[in-house]
Amino acid sequence: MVQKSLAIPIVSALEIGAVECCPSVLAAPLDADEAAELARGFHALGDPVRLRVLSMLAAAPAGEICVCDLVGPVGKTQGTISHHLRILGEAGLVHGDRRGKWVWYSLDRGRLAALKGAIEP
Amino acid sequence: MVQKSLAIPIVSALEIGAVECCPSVLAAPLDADEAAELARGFHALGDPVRLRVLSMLAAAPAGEICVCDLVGPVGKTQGTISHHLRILGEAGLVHGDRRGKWVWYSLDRGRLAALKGAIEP
DNA sequence: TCGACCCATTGACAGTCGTCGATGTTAGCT
DNA sequence: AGCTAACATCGACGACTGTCAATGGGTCGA
Repeated sequence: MVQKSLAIPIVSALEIGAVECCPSVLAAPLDADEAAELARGFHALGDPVRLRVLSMLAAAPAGEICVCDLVGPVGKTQGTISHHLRILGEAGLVHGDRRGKWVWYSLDRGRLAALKGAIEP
Repeated sequence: MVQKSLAIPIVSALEIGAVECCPSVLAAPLDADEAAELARGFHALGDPVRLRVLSMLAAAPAGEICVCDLVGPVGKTQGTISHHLRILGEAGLVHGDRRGKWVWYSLDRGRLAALKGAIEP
């Protein structure tokens, strides 16, 4: 039994070309920084309200929705929706664009794809 | 008796009869139940310690690691590691198998693929 | 200018989370 | 039996989270 000799490979997949692009959970053991970066993204996905917001953004005809159109269907206060949109924005998953009185939010599919890439072989 | 298999069978997502197998964030607006189910999974991924544990399980030569081999590299207490493994287990992402004094944990790649499928087009 | 609307922010609250040290439980060894 | 190693669980602590009501800040039309 070699329970004390678990050798973690020092060579990381990041050393070849794709530096800092997409650390993967399945490629090699993550260091603390890579894990923290990915955890920020998945943490933003770990709330049902935020997932519903993302799904509504993805299904929106024009690809964007203003806050006032999210409050009713989601069933939360306008302040709460705004709070979740801020968390999604800080995680890079959505982007808000002010046009007149409204702020139109759209989904960042590239950021979502990066998170997807972190948990695929 | 558990055999050490390198190739994990890929479960087809198109199984006949599977009702609402994998709700997708990008397909249509999620209802509250679907969102809560997915949020449980992503919440388990939203912690750096758990991500590091998953990455070490994925990179383990035999596909499994006992708890004592996680404590050192991750840098947390044995109780804390055990706590995170329980959360990962409840999310269906890992599975523990007791053999003698040790409990060997392995990654459930099918569950991980289901979460991946929820955030891909 | 004024008021109505959209959105962000604040303050407060209960609940959850991550962490540790300590203790409990199980299995193998002498 | 007693002892030790591996793992789970408990209790406690500070920190963070989700939520609401209330307020503040822009923007537009009348």
